[in-house]
Amino acid sequence: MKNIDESNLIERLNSVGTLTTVDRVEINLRNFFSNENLQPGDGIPKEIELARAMGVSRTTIREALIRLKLLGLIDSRKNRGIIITRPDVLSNIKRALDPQLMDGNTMKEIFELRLVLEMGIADILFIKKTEEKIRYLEMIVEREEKTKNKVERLKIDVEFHAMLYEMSENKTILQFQKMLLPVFDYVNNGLHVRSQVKNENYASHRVLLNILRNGTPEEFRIKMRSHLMKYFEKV
Amino acid sequence: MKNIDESNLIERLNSVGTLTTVDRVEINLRNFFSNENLQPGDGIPKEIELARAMGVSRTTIREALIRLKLLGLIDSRKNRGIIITRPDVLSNIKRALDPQLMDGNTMKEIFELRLVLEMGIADILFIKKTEEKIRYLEMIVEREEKTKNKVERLKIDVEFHAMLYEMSENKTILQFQKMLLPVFDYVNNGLHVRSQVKNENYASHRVLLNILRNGTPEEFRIKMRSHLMKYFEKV
DNA sequence: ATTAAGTCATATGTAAGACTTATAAAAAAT
DNA sequence: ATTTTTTATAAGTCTTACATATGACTTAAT
Repeated sequence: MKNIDESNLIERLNSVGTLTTVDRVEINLRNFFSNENLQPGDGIPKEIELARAMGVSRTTIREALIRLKLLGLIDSRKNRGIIITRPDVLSNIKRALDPQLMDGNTMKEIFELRLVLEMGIADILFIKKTEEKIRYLEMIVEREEKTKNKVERLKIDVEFHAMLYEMSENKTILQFQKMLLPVFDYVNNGLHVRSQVKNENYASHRVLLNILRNGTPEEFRIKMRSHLMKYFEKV
Repeated sequence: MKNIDESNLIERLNSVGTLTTVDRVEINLRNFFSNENLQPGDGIPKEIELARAMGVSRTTIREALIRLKLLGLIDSRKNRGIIITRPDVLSNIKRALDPQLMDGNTMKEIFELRLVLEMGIADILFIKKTEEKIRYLEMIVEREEKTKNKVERLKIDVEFHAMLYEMSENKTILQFQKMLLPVFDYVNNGLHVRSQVKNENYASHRVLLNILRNGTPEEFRIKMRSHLMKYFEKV
């Protein structure tokens, strides 16, 4: 009983009690944005005006603005003022995903997430595929097959997978991939020595491309899984 | 030609040229963290010391710290100082995903991302499924079938899908789902009127559960697609 | 001796004002 | 008309001062 009361208290304190001035200002600003129905590109009052309007110091306003800026909701330039931006949802988070500061388990989970994405994306790819895009993939694969240089091959590998995300024509998904890329890269570079252990039923990019041309989403998924599994054992 | 040069310029300016003092401080701090090999829970020097050490004002240091705090890399408490925290990668981004400030296209894209995730997750589910988890899903579905209340059914719907993510036993993926949840919710609540248009080959939760019991990942994917398609037309 | 209440020092949080710098827009020069 | 120079402006940075929460320490009470 006592425990429940206590946790409730903590809950309340965390959600309301310790709400700092900046927190309130941030909420006010967000409400202001959505109430005024501001569009990307629109400007908002300058820092001093906001500070006066909300009865806080410029320091406090700035801190709230810094948060919103980091979240990609606004952008600020000297003299120009502050403008609303289309929330660049995911691209900013990239900065939090520093592989160097990440523990092994999280990295494994992110890699699993990649597997989920690249298998789940199959249907969309078969819907959105065009002759032009396939040709572009073909070029990438040909370049890969000509190259012996390991570093170069790694770069092309990244290119191939990035192109798949791009083919989805979904900017959010593409951004998401870009955000996770440093993590994949880290895995690749750090451990590409063991990748010599060639798996017999490993699917090359060429195989994936051919399926994309004449196969089915399900075939694509199966091959993609075995393709990515190669890396999976590294993590 | 001119366009390319221009975009390159912007790219460079954004990434290097207009590197502000705070940007440099932020980079320094990150390097400091990874060089010192700091573990979650460890403390770092206080603001004034950091300011003196880097030769900038406390204001500037604070701004950099605010960013890192928002990214979940550190946490600060009065008097206690600043401590390293395990980057809670995704949970912070939630704040950027305010459906009210989101344009229709982005919402559509996020919903597509959900489709990708819930189809791509199928293989993992079949690997990680246990008797206990299946029973739990069974309970959810039974509750759903008994309920007529629309609001209640929506709540249970969310529960069912959340449970799937949980079954993946991947904390990162689960966090990601929680982050996107407000967006799904917004779609559901805002437009659940039209959902009366019953699609003939719509797959219920019951169907999905049965497949999870005795079917294959591929069957699961097919049904999941038709299941989510119901909502898709809303966006 | 152990627990509760009170105080004190400390580091972050907030405020206020001055100065610096980038830049958009206006003015001057080509 | 186009380029260059000035100028006003608003964000970026600095300094100083004060407020507030909290861990650590001291004291009082059972």
